[in-house]
Amino acid sequence: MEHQRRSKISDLLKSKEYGKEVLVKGWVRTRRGNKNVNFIALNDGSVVHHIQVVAEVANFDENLLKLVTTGSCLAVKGVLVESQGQGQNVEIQAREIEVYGSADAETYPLQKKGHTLEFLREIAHLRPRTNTFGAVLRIRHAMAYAIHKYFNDQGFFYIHAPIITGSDAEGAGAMFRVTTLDAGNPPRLPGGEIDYAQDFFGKETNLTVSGQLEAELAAMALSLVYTFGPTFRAENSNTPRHLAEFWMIEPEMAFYDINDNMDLAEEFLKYLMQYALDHCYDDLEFLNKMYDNELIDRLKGVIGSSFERLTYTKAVEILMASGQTWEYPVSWGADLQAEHERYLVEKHFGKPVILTDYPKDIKAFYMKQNTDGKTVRGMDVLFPKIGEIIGGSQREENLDALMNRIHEMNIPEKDVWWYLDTRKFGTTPHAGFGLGFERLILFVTGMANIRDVIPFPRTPKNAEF
RNA sequence: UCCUCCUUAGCUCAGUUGGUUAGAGCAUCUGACUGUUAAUCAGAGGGUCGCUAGUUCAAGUCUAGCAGGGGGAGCCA
Repeated sequence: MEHQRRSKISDLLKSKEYGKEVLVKGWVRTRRGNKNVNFIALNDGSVVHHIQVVAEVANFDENLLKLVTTGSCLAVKGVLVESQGQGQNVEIQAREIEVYGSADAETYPLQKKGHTLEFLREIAHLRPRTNTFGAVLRIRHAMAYAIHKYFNDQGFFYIHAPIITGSDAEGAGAMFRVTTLDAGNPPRLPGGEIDYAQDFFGKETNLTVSGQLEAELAAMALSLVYTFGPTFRAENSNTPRHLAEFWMIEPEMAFYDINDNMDLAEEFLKYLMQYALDHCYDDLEFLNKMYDNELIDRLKGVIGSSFERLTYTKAVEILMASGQTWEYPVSWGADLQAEHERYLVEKHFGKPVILTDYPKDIKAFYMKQNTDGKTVRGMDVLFPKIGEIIGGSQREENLDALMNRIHEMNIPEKDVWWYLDTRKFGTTPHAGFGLGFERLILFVTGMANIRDVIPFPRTPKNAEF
């Protein structure tokens, strides 16, 4: 039966070519029936829905049908017909069934009944075969594609930032060391310290925590650029919003100020929400029904809203005047806590919020300093349910001002000489932001735990698979 | 890392003031059933109660430590 072309189930479910001979291949979700007829729900991952294969028992070897278990993989040749039963429009009257691989029913861990997400995490190698993870992975793909499409259409260039970095200057968190030295017996200097001169790169190296500094270098030549790659944080964070390995999108734009930056962030996010609604509606509907009844409304809400923009100082005033009691007190100069951000987004404004002009002492060295001497042109985009989805800023383009901050924050100049060169040679105002890809997927899928929106999550004490 | 909760059959969970042989639903297996929709009906098999110590005549149940997991917090994206 190999000469015929395989039809995707997504296409067949939309087809009206009744009577046509078709070939489908996929994995069995359930088989049920009686001594006369079997119904096989087959899924090939092209769409969340299954196609129903109808097998008249008399037409098949009994031993063959026994191999058609939940989880087994089949090729089915048959005729596409209008369904006689309720629940589906089309089905396949099977003529030939080939079992590529059966799945032992006693030991196959996935049942046709639902499983908890916690259990599925323990079998992450098989969970793509569930409706939930099929939907999440298709949406994840669509968002990755939409990100590239958006930036490409806007004239941005995709920059590949290095994954191994010799700089520790991003200050974005603890790093994973990269080394080829023998951990049990590293070469040592006379004083006892490890001699990294003998390491692969001749110096200490780590996995990147951000591609931003490299993106800035490229923006100083190509004007509009973005990175989209994996980043790594060795923080001992055990929350439903953190991963040790995650993907980040970091656009960087020459000639943009903080307002241009906010405009881009807002338009970009709305584009992605709209793309999901336009291209992943079946999957969103499934997730909306199974996990989060407000998912689709929330996505539409973001698209239809105008993000509230206000300064950190104004936000502090609102919080102090709110009459709320806080676990962490609000005061100018302290970073806002999750409870404060949630109040602003979910209670006070009821829509996404962009906060700007934070105290310089709670933000990174590269942010553009305001003339008040106290604040910097940082911006955080806060979303309902997940909090900070984007963090960005206009960058400090003035060499002297940047040098001052580097000295104040004790960043070794020798580690960032190449970054400083951009301010020495042809500097210009520029801005950018970082979007955590998995945080975006959390929001778009309505899933509650970030471990369920990446195929193989890396978290403290867990690097299985 | 801090606070808190959880860990009993393949999965989801009951399990009384500590007391004989640890239960249910689903799944699996066997059988029944002429089109099912997480099919239905009948029967059967399936357990080192997370691990290690301790208290006790007796521990799934009480205590401590450890491990793993969930939720909240911090760090952040």
